[in-house]
Amino acid sequence: MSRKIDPRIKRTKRLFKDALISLIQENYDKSKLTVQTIAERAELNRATFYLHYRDIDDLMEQTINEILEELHETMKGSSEDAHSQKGSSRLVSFLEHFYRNAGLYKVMLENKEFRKRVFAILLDIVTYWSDYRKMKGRSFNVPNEIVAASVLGIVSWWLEEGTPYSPTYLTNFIVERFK
Amino acid sequence: MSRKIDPRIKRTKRLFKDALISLIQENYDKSKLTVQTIAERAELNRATFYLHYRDIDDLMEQTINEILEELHETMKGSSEDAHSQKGSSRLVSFLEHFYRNAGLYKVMLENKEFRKRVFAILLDIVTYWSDYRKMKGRSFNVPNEIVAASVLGIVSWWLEEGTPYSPTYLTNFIVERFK
DNA sequence: TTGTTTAATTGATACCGTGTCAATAAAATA
DNA sequence: TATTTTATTGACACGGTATCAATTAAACAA
Repeated sequence: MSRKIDPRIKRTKRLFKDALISLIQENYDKSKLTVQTIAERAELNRATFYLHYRDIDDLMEQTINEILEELHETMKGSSEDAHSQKGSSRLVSFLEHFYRNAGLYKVMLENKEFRKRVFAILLDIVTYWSDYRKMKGRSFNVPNEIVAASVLGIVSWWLEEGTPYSPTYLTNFIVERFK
Repeated sequence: MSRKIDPRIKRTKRLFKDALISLIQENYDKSKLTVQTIAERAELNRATFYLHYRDIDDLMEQTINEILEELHETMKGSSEDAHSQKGSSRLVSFLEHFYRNAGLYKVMLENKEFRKRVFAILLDIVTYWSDYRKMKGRSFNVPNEIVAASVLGIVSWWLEEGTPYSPTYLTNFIVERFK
């Protein structure tokens, strides 16, 4: 029963994840992404890959988990700051995180599983926001799911277009639509 | 200069497209979709595939074109019917077409190119709708692109959830958000 | 520091899908 | 019916996958 993780494993997994992310951000054709290419980029042996991952989907899944953990961390901070009184403040920090990592998220959002996870986070944000409005007697007149789906659509488009608006400006547009 | 298309070509291409669509609708893992499998399903020889298509993406592209032509045909009809006075009537016939072919569209919308094309159609609908509202002095307060992206997000979610609302009911939700 | 344990590398392997080809069979056309 | 075009067949080289045993390298514990 080893208490600490072998630093070699930690390093290797980090190198593979970084390799995947860098290839994704270069808009490397996803259908042509091979274990070979990833191993080359990571400067590790191809066989080493199989010591840690079943296949590329497995690596992808673990990488997604890591990225979303980071997103959660970012969001956690924002719900404690001064703006947290406004219902839409969490949306701003959500968008800011996407803005900072636009190249990555743009491609990652093509992944169905990733989209589902992001949708769940958005639904959380919308529900929080909805409760805030309910408190003020200004409930949404559509289900939270539809609001969340709508926001996800807008965010996808925003990334696809190269983030043409700032996170706060985009938030205004989104909020505007729910007046 | 042959005036008519050889019926064998027509038949072969139809068989390949039908095979692709049936595999897609069975939710066949897209990353595992091979020319072999498609040819087997079409009950044609694998080499025949290469007489008509460069690769699977090529077949996909041609299939997408065919499906979207059908969508355009459906929409064309609706802009001439009695409801065409209302700005949102085209949206209803759009959603009805998606409702009828939900299994197919649900998966097809994962394709980036397909999504782009559907977005363009939605932008068209929204622009038409927006002009109608402008005429009545009730302009949207957000860019048409954002409205279209929002609707695309809602439609994707709606298909993903197994079309929980009827096309007209969903239209009400969407329209509701722009009062 | 040394011996033990664990991880990474290397070279080999069988397997599967790709894309292309020449030869042949089958169907359409005039 | 003769000619043209399409589809089939079996073969091929190529490249990526997933796994293996043997070896080298790094980490850990005493």
